[in-house]
Amino acid sequence: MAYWLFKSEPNTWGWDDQVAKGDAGEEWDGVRNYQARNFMRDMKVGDLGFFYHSMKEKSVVGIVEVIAEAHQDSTTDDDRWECVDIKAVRPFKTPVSLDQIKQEPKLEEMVLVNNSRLSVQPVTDGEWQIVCDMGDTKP
DNA sequence: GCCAACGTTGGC
DNA sequence: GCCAACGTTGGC
Repeated sequence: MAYWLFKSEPNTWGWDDQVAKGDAGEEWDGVRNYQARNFMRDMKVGDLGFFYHSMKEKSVVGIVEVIAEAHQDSTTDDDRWECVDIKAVRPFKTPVSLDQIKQEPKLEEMVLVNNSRLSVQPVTDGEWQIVCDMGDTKP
């Protein structure tokens, strides 16, 4: 079981949009970056991920679950691009901001801190626990 | 709104 | 295959 982080600009696709899809979930399409795609290929059904709002909010706002493994991205015919399907599991009681993450020494290795532009990232077990704690949310 | 960082593209 | 140019992203 692995942990991930999905980043989105709330104006384009936000947590509320994800929640609105319910258990049916939605494909995480539109990724046009090889690193991000490769991480999605590694995902298994049941893996969990953080849902992060970029730009103005810059906060982890909820937890999502992978419900389908990588498949062709339906928004393009280019077979280089694949994506997984995810569904919203539960929101964070308290969103965890990028500032808070940067202030926590144990999280200084997070990809979010070091490579902020990568839109799909791996999260370690330790990081998962810490961020869930900070958000007052069970892992 | 600006700008730095990064990834991708395309000419050579 | 290299590298300059360009476009996009996202923090500030």
